[in-house]
Amino acid sequence: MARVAADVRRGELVDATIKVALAEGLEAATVRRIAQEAGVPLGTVHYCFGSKRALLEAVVEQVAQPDIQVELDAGRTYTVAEVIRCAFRSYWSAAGGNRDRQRLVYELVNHLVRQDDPGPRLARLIFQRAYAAVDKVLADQHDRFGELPLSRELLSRMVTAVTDGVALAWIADQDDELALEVLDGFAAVFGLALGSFAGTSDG
Amino acid sequence: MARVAADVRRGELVDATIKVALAEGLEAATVRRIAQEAGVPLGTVHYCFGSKRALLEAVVEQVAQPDIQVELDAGRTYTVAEVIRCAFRSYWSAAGGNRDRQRLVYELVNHLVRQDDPGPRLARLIFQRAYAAVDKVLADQHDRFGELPLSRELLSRMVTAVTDGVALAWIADQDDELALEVLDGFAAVFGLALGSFAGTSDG
DNA sequence: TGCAATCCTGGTCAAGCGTCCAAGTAGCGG
DNA sequence: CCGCTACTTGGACGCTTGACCAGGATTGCA
Repeated sequence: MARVAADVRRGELVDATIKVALAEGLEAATVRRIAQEAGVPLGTVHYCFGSKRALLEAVVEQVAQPDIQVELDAGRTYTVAEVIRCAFRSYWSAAGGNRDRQRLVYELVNHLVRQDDPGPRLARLIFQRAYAAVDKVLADQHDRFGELPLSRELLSRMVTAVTDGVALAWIADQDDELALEVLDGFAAVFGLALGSFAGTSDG
Repeated sequence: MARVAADVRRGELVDATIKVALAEGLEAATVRRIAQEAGVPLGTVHYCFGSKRALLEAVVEQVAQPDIQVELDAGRTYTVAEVIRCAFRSYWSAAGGNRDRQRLVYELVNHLVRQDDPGPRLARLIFQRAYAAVDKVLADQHDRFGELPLSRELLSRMVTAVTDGVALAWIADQDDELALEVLDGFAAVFGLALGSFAGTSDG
């Protein structure tokens, strides 16, 4: 096999790990399975990462927290609920499948917190990234939302909890339409709650 | 060892499984570990359950979904937000630790859905039970809430998503105060959204 | 007492796991 | 071409896991 620098090979192995874990679960992502997916022998995995644990830690660093795209028509006026709904739907349907990614995240977190350092710290890092992504949307939509009744930090946690909770239910029932319906319900509730203040600031 | 009927022994083994899984995680709940916890030899576990899988399926049947207690002072008037807040706090602090149980539930669900039948069906059963518990509270508080802007079924799913999402964050950060703060935030948001309708019906 | 049913027991087995490693090989620079 | 560094490779190793099982022991009934 053609040689590649270990750094490059590491990236390939991390990608293979994510691919296997997404498709088959973290439990099934054995070193052998990952090696197979990457098309390298077992020893290569161990050459590039001293241990499986190191590989999983690298996976955490690599698993991207995608930005939440909010695509709105420029000439149209949106209510707060509509913006939130758009954000939730965009999140749910994002390319690469955010709900699948969410599931992997859950599995990683649950595994990591029971490990020694830096496991628990990495688990928290995963959540910090999620909060930051939500916070960015809140900041971007500041003009539209105006003064919020709850801190942006708290709202970021709340929104993250929503998407996490909905993704968990999806793990059990695999029902995308139902998930979107629940997210719409949250958009409506958040819209009512936040919109009542946004309306005030617009009035 | 004194003999007990297999049915009784099965109950003991299920209890031992839950105990180990709660304390150490489902991953650590090997047949040997469970046998040790129950104080029986390995073969006894296999005598009572043909396989580990059968044991886990029995665990699902046994893991209770506790009712959500809403304790309100009889002589006092509560807003919708206050009732919801009370329910969330009660849920979080319930004896036996609902957040710990929640974690076990996630582990079971995530494991079961990748198994053959009846795994996926049992995973859905777990969620159905959670929705039913929330629905019961909504029904009990019908006089206070009045007509709701969203169906009770949808609200049940939304509330379950909230508690699930908050419990997930807790797995990573183990911060009870923060979790309660987030739940309070949801109570406020739900209160504002639902209360605007409850206020109408009271007006 | 004898028998049948059922539970208990202390292993054993095969498969799979992560880890380890010695030998081989590729690529680069002198 | 040679030496060195770094990557590749095909195992082997020790341990763990769930499953399996033959024999023993207990209990209840005829």
